[in-house]
Amino acid sequence: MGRAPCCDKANVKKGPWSPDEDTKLKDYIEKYGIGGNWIALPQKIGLKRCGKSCRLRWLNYLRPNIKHGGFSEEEDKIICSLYISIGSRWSIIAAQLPGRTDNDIKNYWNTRLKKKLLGRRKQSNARSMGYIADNRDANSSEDSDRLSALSNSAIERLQLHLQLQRMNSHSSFYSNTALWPSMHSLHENMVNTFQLSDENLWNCRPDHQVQIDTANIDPHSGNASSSYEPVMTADSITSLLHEPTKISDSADNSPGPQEIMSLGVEQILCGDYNDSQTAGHKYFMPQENQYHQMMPDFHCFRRMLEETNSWDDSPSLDIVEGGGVMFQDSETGYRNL
DNA sequence: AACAAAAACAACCGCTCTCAG
DNA sequence: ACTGAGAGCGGTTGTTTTTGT
Repeated sequence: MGRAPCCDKANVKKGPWSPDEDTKLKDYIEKYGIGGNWIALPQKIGLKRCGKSCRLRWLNYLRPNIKHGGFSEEEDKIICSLYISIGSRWSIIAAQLPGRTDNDIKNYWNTRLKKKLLGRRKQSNARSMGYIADNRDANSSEDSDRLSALSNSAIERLQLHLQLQRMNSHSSFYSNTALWPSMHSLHENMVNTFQLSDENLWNCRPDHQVQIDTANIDPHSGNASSSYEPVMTADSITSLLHEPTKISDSADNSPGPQEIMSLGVEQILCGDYNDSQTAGHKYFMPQENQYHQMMPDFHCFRRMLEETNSWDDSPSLDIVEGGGVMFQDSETGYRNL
């Protein structure tokens, strides 16, 4: 049995709002406020609309100081940076852009910005994606299910990392970094957005003894307050990258497996995800330079998926907000790889 | 000019979270 | 501690506008 509907679906109007409806809603809210109850509001003002619809209309179009269209380059950068950092948390991203709504940014991303960024490399990325698809076909349905756990959003973010890496690593039409978020601004945005400590975020000491108070991010307040407890060794992470892989993409300069392995992975952050979306999960995040090199390599994720096969119960694994790969072990809470 | 396809925009749906009772 | 109503969010769908043929 499902939840009771918030309104009588048969008697509410759907579709575009008329100027008259807009006026009624705007006038009322400006006079009396929403009164803390969106559900009751349409009845009060004689609108045959669902309360949720009224809320959306007000928040996205009628409230003061809303900007529409005409996204600036600076806004593009911020959206891109934050999307790579935290994924599709549109409300958090919108909070960084005064006058913009989550819906607006979401639409802008899906219809324009994403294509602007990812559409340029369809061919080479298609080859990389093909690697995943091929392995889905070749492996068991269980593996296939796990691979499916890599969300579209995560894959997009991987592609963006590829894109940014290429732009930063060689001169080309795409290498005009003024148009794209450099790692510095990305880093800066993460720090600003989540009030992360700059020192703590990237400068985790190689001895893995450092405790970092940055994890528990409240999407509304932006406060971050729990602790990271690094649990991985450099060797354990390097071992993830041990196998040769098929996806070295020399045509577009993405790093091959040997290149990645030669980087070494010395400094890894690990910790709990304590926010409401990811409670109980663990993740690790390579340091900045390794992060850039590792994220584009799907082999890394495949290897980790294989690792999870030996886990009991049903550990989950995903690319996560903030970067890195998240995994869950129902028994111990985390697992050293 | 007419039509189709693609892009852009607006709104809805269903889920989770929060918090008062 | 539990429950349920309302708020908020992100994904998706529907509609309109623009562009290409």
